[in-house]
Amino acid sequence: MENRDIARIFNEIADILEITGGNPYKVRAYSRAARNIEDLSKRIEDICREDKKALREIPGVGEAIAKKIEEIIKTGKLKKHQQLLKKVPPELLELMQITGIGPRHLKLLKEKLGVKNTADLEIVCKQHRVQDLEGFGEKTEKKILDALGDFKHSKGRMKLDQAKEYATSIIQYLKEQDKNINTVETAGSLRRGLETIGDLDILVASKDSKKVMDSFVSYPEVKTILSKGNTKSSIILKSGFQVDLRDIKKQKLGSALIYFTGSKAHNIHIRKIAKADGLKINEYGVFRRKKNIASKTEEDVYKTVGLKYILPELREDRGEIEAASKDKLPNVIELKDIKGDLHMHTRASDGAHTIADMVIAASQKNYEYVAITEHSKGLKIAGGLNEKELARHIKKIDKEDKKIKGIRILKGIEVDIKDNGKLDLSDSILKELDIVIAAIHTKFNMNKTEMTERILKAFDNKYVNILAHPTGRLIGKRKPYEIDFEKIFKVAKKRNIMMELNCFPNRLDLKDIHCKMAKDIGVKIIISTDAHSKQQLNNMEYGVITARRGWLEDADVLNTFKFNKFIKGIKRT
DNA sequence: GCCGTTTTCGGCCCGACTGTTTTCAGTCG
Repeated sequence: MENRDIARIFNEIADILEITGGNPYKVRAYSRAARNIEDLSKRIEDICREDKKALREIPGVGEAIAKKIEEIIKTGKLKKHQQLLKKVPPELLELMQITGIGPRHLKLLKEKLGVKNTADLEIVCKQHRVQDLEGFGEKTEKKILDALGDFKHSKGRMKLDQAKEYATSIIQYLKEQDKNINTVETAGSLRRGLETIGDLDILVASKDSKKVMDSFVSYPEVKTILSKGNTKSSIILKSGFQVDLRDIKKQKLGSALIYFTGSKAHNIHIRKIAKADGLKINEYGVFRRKKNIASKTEEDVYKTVGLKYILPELREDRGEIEAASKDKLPNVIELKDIKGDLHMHTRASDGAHTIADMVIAASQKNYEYVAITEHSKGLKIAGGLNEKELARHIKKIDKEDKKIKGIRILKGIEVDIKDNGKLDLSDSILKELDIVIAAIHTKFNMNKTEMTERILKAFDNKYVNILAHPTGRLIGKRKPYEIDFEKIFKVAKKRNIMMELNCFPNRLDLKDIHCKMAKDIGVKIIISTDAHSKQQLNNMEYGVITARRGWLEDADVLNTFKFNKFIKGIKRT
């Protein structure tokens, strides 16, 4: 039983209680517990086995929920959950995802019209039976029907790079429409650098709020206008994604940015602290009674509640508020700290460019070193190299290294870890290389024990330096394979093997919480683009933002080290 | 259901927009 499965059970309990009119604070308690369980870097099953009392140390987990967790781990399910599901089955719960339908509406739809799923809902809307319900009307009925269509065609969440593109285009458009706009900022999960983004939040400080709202809703890519007001409007793009725009006064930018950047849990936590001091925080500022005492910058707002400035990437209520109050926030890495990119492909396997193309592009980023790392022979579809081909490639790399000045080129490989944990190339050629990255590209469906053993077996090879994309996930496409992170990290630390943080926007692997876990155990991370073209070297920014979300500092990331220190640091033990 | 340098009981974050209303509930973020 994984943490996310346990979290799902509590989330469903929260939803059902909300629909059935349970105590709203109880609802909140369940969803808070669920969120904190999902965020844990340690498996809850392990925590429970070692010391049951430790469950209570998880924020939001008290006596009752701790008992329920024990029951889930012991029996694989929860009686209370099963009973509640009889009242509100999962396909009815799903309707809560539809924009405009909340617990109240759903309750009425179920009780008065017997709606059980999306199909039922569509029928009763088309029969115009919804508009007669108390509190509903013609417009609401039409809205639900439209939202139902959007829901069915919804594309889920955007990847980080995609979200950034959409946001950049909209911002550029808004600035072209109104030259008097002072400031345009992205907020929300995009600013926090989440791996996927549900919708975009944009803040503007304009002189003419009507004008900016008008131009926003007439953006050419708009499919539906959800709402339009003086200070706030929401639209759905043709691509299916929602964008919210807020117009705010420039002198209130700080409090607005905090409010709209979130996360929700982070904001609730700081408002709670404020309240304990007799203060109130909203998007317009910090208030003592009616007096606005801070709003202009984010620093000002944090200061009023006794906190140091907290970077957006850290705002998840995962301990950053406690750290800020003690001035113990991490000094997280920045893009400019990266001194080399150690995972990239060229035409020799499945890349688009030559060695020289890649290296020159990398040197324009002021890197001190790069590694060229093709695939190995087992990965035929990607043009993997065998021992003979790799030997020739090594010579080519050496030649380019002599030719291209100002940057060091390391000879590397991304060698496949076979099903049995052995590597796909012989030691006699691996020993000729500066960097060996081991990776799994086949047979993803092994169970957790088998997969962990497979990786640990690969670590037995004394030439392995880095484990690439450690969980193999492709966001929205392929689940991560299950591995025992703690075991792998501990062995890796002992043998001085690094974990990769792969920068591909659909990988971002390791993910943020696992970066933090690696840091706590003491394993070093290497942030690499895995670029298959010159342009993809730019993906470094997505890896760095993920590393920041994982609280990583320069000392935790080996490729922030200068060349000599890096070479010493990568030596196997 | 959780939680406590005010509290082991009584609180629990805050505001905009919409639609259906005659003053506000529901939804959303």
